[in-house]
Amino acid sequence: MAKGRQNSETSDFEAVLRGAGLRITRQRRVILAILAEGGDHPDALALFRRAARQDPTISLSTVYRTMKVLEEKGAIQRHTFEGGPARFEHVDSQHHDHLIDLDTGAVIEFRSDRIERLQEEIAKELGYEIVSHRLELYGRRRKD
Amino acid sequence: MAKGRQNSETSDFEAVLRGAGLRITRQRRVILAILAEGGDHPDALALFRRAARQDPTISLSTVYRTMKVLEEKGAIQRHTFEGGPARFEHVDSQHHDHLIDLDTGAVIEFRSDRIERLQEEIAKELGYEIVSHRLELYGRRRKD
DNA sequence: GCTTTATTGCAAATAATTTGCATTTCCAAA
DNA sequence: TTTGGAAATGCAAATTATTTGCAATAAAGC
Repeated sequence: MAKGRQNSETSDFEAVLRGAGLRITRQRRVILAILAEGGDHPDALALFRRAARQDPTISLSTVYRTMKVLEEKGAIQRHTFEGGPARFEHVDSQHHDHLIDLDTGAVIEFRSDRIERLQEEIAKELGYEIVSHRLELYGRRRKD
Repeated sequence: MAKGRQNSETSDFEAVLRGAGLRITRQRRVILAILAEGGDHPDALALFRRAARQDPTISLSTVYRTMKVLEEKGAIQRHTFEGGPARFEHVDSQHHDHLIDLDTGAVIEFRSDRIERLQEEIAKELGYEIVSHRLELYGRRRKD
């Protein structure tokens, strides 16, 4: 594990932007702060609504544009779970996969080195090099 | 490899439809025949174009509607790979996952019982019951 | 402070998919 | 084998998620 803290500061994001020669605007700061809190995986609209509470001038386009930039810079990840809009997540911890609660929509993170390794093996056998991958489990709480 | 037949007949589909009290129309027959050939994972538009060659009266809506019905009946699977429209696949063989060639868009099927088992374990640990899941590897051919 | 250029908001455009409705067609029963 | 009623179709318009053009605004280095 390379990172000791569970949720990094907005300044991490700012560093990313600065490093890419991009500007740190008022609206970006607001959006980034929300993402930096972490904890959940909001979609663009949710992000927009939360941001609007802090800065009513913000627009949905800006949210989308900011997500695109941050994704390109590798600072966030975009997930498109089944049958829904894209949802975004701050990338600070190590890679993980997701279990989506079908009843609540909640996203639970997990990680399995064994699965990671198996994936590599499989790709290799097929003559491929993995660029990215996604593993999503959709399920419901077992009430037994 | 655990697959016995490589492509089932259209009549399998017809059985599904009949069994559900649904009608077998000219356009459905055409669409189903295309899917039954198997071999690839066409999206709605591709399906529509191929179908239109055999029956020019067919409409894109009908393709979408047919996909929805068949999906509900469990006769096909809908995949939404990263950044693209949904693609459909005839369900005749056993479950498998997908490796998407990022350069060609080709879809390679694979399956790993070990991964399947690990997924179950993980869900159980988290207190969940898996309803469905998806595992997709995105990669490029290794040219070493 | 001033200037340059990235960024913004807004509205309009796109892409994928769904839906309302009038019309056609399937198919089971007569 | 005709027929009646429900299911399915085609078309166009509606939705949903996201992107884009453009004129106005605002960061940031000087």
